[in-house]
Amino acid sequence: MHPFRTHTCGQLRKEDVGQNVKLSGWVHRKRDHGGVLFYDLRDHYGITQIVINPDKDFFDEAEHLRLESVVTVEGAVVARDGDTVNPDIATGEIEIDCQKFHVESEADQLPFPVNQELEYPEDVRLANRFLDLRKERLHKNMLLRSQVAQLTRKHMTERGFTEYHTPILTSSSPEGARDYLVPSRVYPGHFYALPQAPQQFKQLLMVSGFDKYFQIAPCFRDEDSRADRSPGEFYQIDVEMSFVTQEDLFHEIELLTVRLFKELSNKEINAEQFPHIPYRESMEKYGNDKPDLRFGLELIEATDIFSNCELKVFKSQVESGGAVKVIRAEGVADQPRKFFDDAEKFAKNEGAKGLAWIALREGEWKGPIVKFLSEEEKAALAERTGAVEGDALFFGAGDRKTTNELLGKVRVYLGNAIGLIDPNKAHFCWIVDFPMFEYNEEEKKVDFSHNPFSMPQGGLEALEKEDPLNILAFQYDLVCNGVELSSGAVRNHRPEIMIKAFEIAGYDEHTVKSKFPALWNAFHFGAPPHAGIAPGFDRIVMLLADEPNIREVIAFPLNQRAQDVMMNAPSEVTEKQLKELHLQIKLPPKVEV
RNA sequence: GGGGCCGUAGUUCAGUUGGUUAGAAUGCCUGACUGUCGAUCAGGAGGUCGCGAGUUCGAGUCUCGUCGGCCCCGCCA
Repeated sequence: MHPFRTHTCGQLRKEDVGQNVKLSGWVHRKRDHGGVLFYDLRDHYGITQIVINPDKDFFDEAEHLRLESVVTVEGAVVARDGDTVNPDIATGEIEIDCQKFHVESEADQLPFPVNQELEYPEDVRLANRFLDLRKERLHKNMLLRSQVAQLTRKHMTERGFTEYHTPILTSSSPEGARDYLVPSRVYPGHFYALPQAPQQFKQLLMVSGFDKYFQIAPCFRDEDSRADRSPGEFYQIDVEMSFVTQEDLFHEIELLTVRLFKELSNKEINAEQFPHIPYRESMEKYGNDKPDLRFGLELIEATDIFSNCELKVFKSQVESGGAVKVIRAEGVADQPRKFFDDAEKFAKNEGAKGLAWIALREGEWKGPIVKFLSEEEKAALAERTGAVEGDALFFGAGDRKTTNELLGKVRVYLGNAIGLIDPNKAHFCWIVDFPMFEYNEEEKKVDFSHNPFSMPQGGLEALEKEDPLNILAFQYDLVCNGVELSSGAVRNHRPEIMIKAFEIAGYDEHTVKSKFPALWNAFHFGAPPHAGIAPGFDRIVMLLADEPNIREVIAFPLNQRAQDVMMNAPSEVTEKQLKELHLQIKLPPKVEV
């Protein structure tokens, strides 16, 4: 017989009754009746009940063994009687009559229980990640993560893509986030950088003639974390294709995304071909470039309605070139006053001066600003918004950009507060037509708004003739449920267009050559038109798993301050290591108290 | 770098206008119990109320500072 097991803890059924079996696993739970002791023995595959009778010489040891100890048991598979069957577990019709019992590894007192899904402080969880990962929630998330990777590889390969590896030790990139640097021993004072993304390598692979690239690629960025942004490192499903249009690429990504969500979740998808929303429309309708399309509450233009309004805050904004926007929330007019006060509190917390509102209730328009509105304005509002008895309107007024962004946040707040957000939906869209350039207020100059490698719409001609701030790029984002899943672009593979684009952003030809020498050179020897995208792998798993925080789908994440409290990283290194790397540590001066 | 919220038993939390010996649940330890499946029952241990200073006759509670955690802004081509 195998020293550890003949079966797993999730395997045995009624048909196995009578067999002598051996199981190994963790003591998940104990029920001690003095005269009989039940163990729930758990492994990766499931839970099986072990029955230990007091005539056994190991009874006392088994009775006092702590939960989460690892044991090996041997005995006969026995059928359970009618009312002792446990329908909640797959092995609930049988149990093991334990004849032999061996403790493989004893557990100390646990920092938190493994057999229940309660909330525990994250620092304690992270310091004991190996225990946390035993729990059902994280264990399931890791399996799901593996399935996402597996299905992605299967699907992409079936679609004719090839997976490549690109370097981890590479050069520091001149744009973007801060790099993680790795000192060179051989070249004193020189550093490698960990890639922020394999951006240039995948484009070079296209120039190398490989046509369809993908990689589940590790990316490293030294930036502060967010709930949906892992500090330090994360993975992207990196994709690049030659001789394709933006639409061709969208089609490929739609196929992959729809398959992942259909096979690995029960979520209702809005469409197999995702709607396209131009960037500017998204900003006007949703107040951001990552709209949650699971609910309405769009921002409605009302600036023109209030051009001559008695309400000074509205009128003055209109006169100074600002905007008034309104959100119609259906059926909330009879919410208590607190609902409206809380919404205003939220808006103020986000930097608004206030949040005007009107409730259409009992045949009247009610709310603090109603008395300033004329009958014509009310009529225009009713027509524009479609508001009827029972609805409420929320107003934002001010500088157009700020107002859109603020009401965008109010929109999501209201969606949550009213309960319009269905977690069982996955609603996707493409945000397209991002501006190529934007005005940098701080430096008083025109800058690239996204990726400098994007192809401007209209090509060289547009760059030469149009106002840079009106030029759009073949730059797009994939958005799901208010989460930016991915960013991509049709690349600029024409050196002369690159030069012109960089010139507009204030860089000369020399800068382009010296900043991106590899791409610059490569594009002079026959470069195919190509386009790509890089969906965030961890974020997809997050959405599929319904997890609010990206750390819940990463086996060993860094904490918010980019530390690994379990492995003690980052940590100091020895003098010898520093010397070999020609490094000297100069700590920042301590702040005097 | 900035803002918000939070720090009370191993853990999750309660703790009144500042007032006697800081509570509950769960976990832990001991004991009882032959059919449970979050077993049950009885008993016990477990706290520098994050840390420091201040106000006060008296601080878990009020004030200031500080440290830590999470969330957000900045940042993320």
